[in-house]
Amino acid sequence: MEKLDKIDLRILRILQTDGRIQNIELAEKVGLSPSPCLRRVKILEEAGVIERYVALLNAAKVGAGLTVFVRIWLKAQDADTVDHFTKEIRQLPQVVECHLMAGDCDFLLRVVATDLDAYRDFQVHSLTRIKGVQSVKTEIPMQKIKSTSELPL
Amino acid sequence: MEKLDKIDLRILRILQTDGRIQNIELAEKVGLSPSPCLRRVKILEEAGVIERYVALLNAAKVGAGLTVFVRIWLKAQDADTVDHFTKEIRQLPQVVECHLMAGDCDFLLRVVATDLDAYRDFQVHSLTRIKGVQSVKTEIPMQKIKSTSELPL
DNA sequence: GATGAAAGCTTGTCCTA
DNA sequence: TAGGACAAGCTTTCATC
Repeated sequence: MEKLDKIDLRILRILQTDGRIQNIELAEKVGLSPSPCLRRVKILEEAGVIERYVALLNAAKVGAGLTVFVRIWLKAQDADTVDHFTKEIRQLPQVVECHLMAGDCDFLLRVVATDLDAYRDFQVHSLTRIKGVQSVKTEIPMQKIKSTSELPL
Repeated sequence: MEKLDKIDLRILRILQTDGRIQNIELAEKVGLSPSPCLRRVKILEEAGVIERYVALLNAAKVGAGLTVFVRIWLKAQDADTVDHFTKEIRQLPQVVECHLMAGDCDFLLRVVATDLDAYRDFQVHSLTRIKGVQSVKTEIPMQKIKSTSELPL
């Protein structure tokens, strides 16, 4: 993929806010006719600039209203321990984000749950049962100030 | 909105992985004909269970390849200080997530940038210039293990 | 990048269980 | 109360300019 020009960026900005916009309307907004507009979208998709289209749900309304950040320290940092941990984490649907960190802790997770009870259950029965986990520190947000899937362009 | 039944959940699961699936195909997958399927989707949208449809971009390919977590402590925690800070944060497109925290720090942010240089620039020129910011601690992920917009259903 | 045409989808109405 | 059938009107999408 060569460089993104102004029209590509405009297309991406719009698709980031409305992934279901009709091509005909998108074309109008970026100042093209439908064919070349669709051609550009397809190119952006094939180049992997657009990774996927998804519906975003209201977390509270589907029983995932609580977000928790979890810091995790492993007993060791060798490849086996880390690989095993990451493999297990990827299987857990409550873990929506997981990063291997430089510095203080080993991993930083974002976990969703219905409420604190459900989270405690998850921590006791799933998270801390993974082999190699030494300690876990939970951090709880009181208010979500901002959360977006839109990347700056 | 009454309770979500099995078919609703199936619809939501599918739309979370493919927000652009055609109604006709969605209907087939959930075992309905197109009309009642579309009717359910519309109800889910109107009830706010489905909040929006978006395109997810490849962060690296649009110059947002670096994710950074930032902990922030304010000089005070009164309403004015906090409100001013949150208002400013919402304006910054590099901040894709911001939570008011219980406990240690005041805010936890997720920030995207092109590279460390760009992030330093952001921290020096935007973040720490916001009135009321006392200190900032940056945490850098070395590897993204998992990141999804799919909520467990 | 635009035009035009064929194929297929969306979506509303009405009917049925 | 919910699903199914059908049809009109659009969109998508591709070949051609």
